[in-house]
Amino acid sequence: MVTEEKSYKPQYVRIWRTVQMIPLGKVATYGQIADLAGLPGRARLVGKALGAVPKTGWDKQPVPWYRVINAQGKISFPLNSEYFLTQKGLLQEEQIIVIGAKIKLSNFQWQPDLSELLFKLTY
DNA sequence: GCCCTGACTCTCA
DNA sequence: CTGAGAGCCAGGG
Repeated sequence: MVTEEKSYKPQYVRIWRTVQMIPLGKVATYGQIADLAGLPGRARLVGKALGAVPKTGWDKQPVPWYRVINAQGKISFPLNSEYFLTQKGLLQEEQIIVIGAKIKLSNFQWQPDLSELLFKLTY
């Protein structure tokens, strides 16, 4: 099925796959992705993996890195930095409300469906 | 191997 | 709500 996936770090691949499951208009936290990817306690690794997504696109599917924010419900880039503004813009395009750097997790956090997870995450 | 650096998180003040 | 401190762990030098 997927051909050149092996050259990437398996942990990164798991993280990317998990991030691809975040539905449009929703966000997830780094810790949440780490847990779902089977890497509990490694939120920082998630940040690293997202920074390492091949720009050309991986697996011919986009990895919506911008849907991942920190546990405080905020964008993790310095306020008004280039990446910050890019991320904020992309989120707003999906009707996600961002005030300053903050997003209301109670409204926009992804709540994965258990049966969907079991079906897709076959490690 | 040791040391330092994070797109992190939790706890406590 | 904000900030400091400690714990965290993969990567890179």
